[in-house]
Order: sequence, then structure tokens, then C-alpha cells
Amino acid sequence: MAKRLNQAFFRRSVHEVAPDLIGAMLLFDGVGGRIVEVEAYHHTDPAAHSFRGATSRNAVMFGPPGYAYVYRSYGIHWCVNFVCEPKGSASAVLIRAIEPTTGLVVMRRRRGVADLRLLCSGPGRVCEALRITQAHNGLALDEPPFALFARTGEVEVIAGPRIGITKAVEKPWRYGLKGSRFLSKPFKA
DNA sequence: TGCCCGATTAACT
DNA sequence: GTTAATCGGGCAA
Repeated sequence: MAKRLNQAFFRRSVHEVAPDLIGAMLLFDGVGGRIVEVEAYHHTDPAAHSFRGATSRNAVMFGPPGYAYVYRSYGIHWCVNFVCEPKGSASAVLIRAIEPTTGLVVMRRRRGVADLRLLCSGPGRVCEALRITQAHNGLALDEPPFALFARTGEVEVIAGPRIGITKAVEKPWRYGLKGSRFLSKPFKA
């Protein structure tokens, strides 16, 4: 069995944690799969929610590492982040896509699509498939309903510009599993 | 208080 | 390629 990721795993630079999450297994209530795409955000980064300081929405980002920050996107979707670094640095990794492996029947029902590649390929899709909502904001990542396991084997991680932002667009802080069919968008070669 | 816009997605043309 | 859906945060007034 793969090693469980504990809070110490997240108590590092967000730019170390983010690529290390590629290939890791994410389960929520026993449903999920392998993480294939993430993005890193830091409080010194104009594109980060924490850039302008703590608010009620982003309060979890300013708390200790190893917790989930969940926010509403475009008034419609939920997106989940993993808080990193020592408490107060307000950095987090956005989970953008996973390769579905566990609980496929449940995820297909929740998403209303059968195509594996459309189940979890995008931050909003991941949360809908795993049924992560505002109710889970602030939960610890090393306790149920979360379960995270370190990748087993080597993986080839590729980096590139982040998606859907208008500030600091040039920063190559999107990380993905090279060649994965489950990315929300392909990485430029 | 009002207005603009976003770490998105799906359904259009 | 374009656009609607939908709402809270952030900033101007």
C-alpha cells in the first residue's frame, strides 16, 4: 500500500508540493483517482485569492498546511485546494484534474457523463465527481473523508502556464503528468 | 449600495 | 469560436 500523505508533506514550498502531488492518489469518501494536474498559488502571486489578505472566504489559506480550501467558482462550481507551507504563507495547490480509478459508477452518476476523460478533467468536474463542496472547506487532508497516498513509481512531470487567470499569466506554475489523457487541457510541447 | 468580474463548464453557432 | 449560467468578493462612489 502506498504511503499516506501527512501534514508534514504539505509543510513545504508550494512549488515543491505541487509537482510532488502529480501521480498521488486522491480519494474522497472512497471515490477518486490519480492526480494528473494541479496549479500552485502563493500569497505573493497576484493571481492568488490570498494576494490581498485574509477574508472570510480565503481564511483557510491563512491557516496551517494540510487542510482543504474550497471555494465557489463563477457562482456555479466548487474548486478544491490543498493548503501548503508554514501557517500564514497562504499558499495552496489547486487540484485541476484526476484520472478516475475508484468509484467510477458513482462518479458517472454524479457527473451525468459516461466518458472517463470527461469525469474529472477540470477543477469543477473533480469536485462534482467527488462531491466536494463548501461544507468541506477547512477539513484536514489526512483524515476522512479525505485520503491521500503518495505516488508509487516514477512519473514525468511537465510544467506550463496556468489556466483561466488574467494576472501573472506567464508563471509556469501549472503541473501535469506528461502524456496523460485526463488533463483539462494539453500542455504545450 | 452598486457594479464588475472571476483559479469554469457546457451548450451553442 | 462564442456565450449563458449564476453569485460572492473586492473596489469605487
